[in-house]
Amino acid sequence: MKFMKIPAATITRLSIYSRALEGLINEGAPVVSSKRLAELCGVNPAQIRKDLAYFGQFGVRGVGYYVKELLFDIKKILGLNKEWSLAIVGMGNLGCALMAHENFLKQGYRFVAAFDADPMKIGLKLANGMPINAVSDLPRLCRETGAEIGVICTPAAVAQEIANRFVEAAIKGILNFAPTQIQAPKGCKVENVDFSVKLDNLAYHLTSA
Amino acid sequence: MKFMKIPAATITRLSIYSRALEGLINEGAPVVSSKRLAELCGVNPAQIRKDLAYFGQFGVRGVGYYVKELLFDIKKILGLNKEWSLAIVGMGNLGCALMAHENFLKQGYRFVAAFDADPMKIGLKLANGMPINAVSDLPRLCRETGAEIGVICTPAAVAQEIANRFVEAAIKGILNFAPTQIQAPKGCKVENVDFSVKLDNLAYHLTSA
DNA sequence: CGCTGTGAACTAGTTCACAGCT
DNA sequence: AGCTGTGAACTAGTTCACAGCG
Repeated sequence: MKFMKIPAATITRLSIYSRALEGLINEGAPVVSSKRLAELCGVNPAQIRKDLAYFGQFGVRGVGYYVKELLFDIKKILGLNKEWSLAIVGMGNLGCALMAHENFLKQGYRFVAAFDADPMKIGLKLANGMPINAVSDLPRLCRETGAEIGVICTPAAVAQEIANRFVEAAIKGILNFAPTQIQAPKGCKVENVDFSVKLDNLAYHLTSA
Repeated sequence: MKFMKIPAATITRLSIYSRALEGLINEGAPVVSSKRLAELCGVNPAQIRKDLAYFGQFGVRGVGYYVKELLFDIKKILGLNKEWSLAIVGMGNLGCALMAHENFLKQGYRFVAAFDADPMKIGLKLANGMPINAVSDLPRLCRETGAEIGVICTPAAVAQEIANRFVEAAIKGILNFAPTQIQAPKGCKVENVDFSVKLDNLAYHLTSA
């Protein structure tokens, strides 16, 4: 397929497809059609074919997609054929829960440094033996540990400040759990995980519909 | 404004506007223009005016929007002029962290029941004194506590099963933290909070760009 | 004069429908 | 025959540009 700008939603869906494919592997299914995969992911079959078409041809006409191959190809497209190193700031309830969450590791994301602003917490060891560091050490430790993605689990009021530190430390991707909109220069991509927004969406739908 | 279907993205943005407005109240700003609010939220000014126009007229020409009034109106639109009751299933690291997260309460969301499938956990008291209940008690306790929104923090493998229980218990909105696509009948709205998808997005952008 | 409210123009994203392989 | 790959048609969402009002 000739060059074309890839919709952001396509990348999100590829990630969803990859999970469905992992499920299919567990069931031992060797092949899947766009129709079946679409059912599992709650999308239109043509959408799946179109999404994949941005990156090449992965299917066999009259047959479908070989599950293992397709999963491998999607993971490669997403850049998941390597391990990614994460640095996390804000070791409150949520931050600690995320570090302990085994899904991250399973998917190839590894925490390599943890930070907090609270002097009482600095030096404490986390469940996995990793120490909590002062935010002032962030640039140095990010460099030393080779952290590539920054995770922000602080209160909203200081999230922008931490983001700035990450940018200084040459971090190119930020996962923001604080309920605020973060500004970052063009070279740094910010993704927000905002569950209060999602709750508000539910509240709206329960109210009006 | 005459009737029109409201884009899902509009609701999400209203939620973001409300946070920015809370920030402006803290700063003591009485009035805000769509231009200024747009900067704070990282969107186009016309977008804000259009989003609001779906619901009525809230501004003063030549002046802007009165911050407090607009926040009140947006909260009312979203259905946040009441308290919402949440039931949560899966009291692992993440589930416990969410319950302890004070932001929820501040925004008007209150946990009224907690569940887990692990028999070892059932009967244990959480930090706030609330007991962990067996999933078999879910329908009864949801009814008794008046839970309106279900929160799923279980492993992906059982998420659909829990969602089905919520639907049986007449829950009309589900916030799903499990990394899987959940099916629910039309009367039940599902919102997914999928941070591995967000991480995959970052991985993709760091890989290709 | 300045800023909102809004139809019109534009852009992006999704779905259709069928050609093209296997 | 069956399912993918894809241009074309359609739908949705965003931005422009200016009329309308304070």
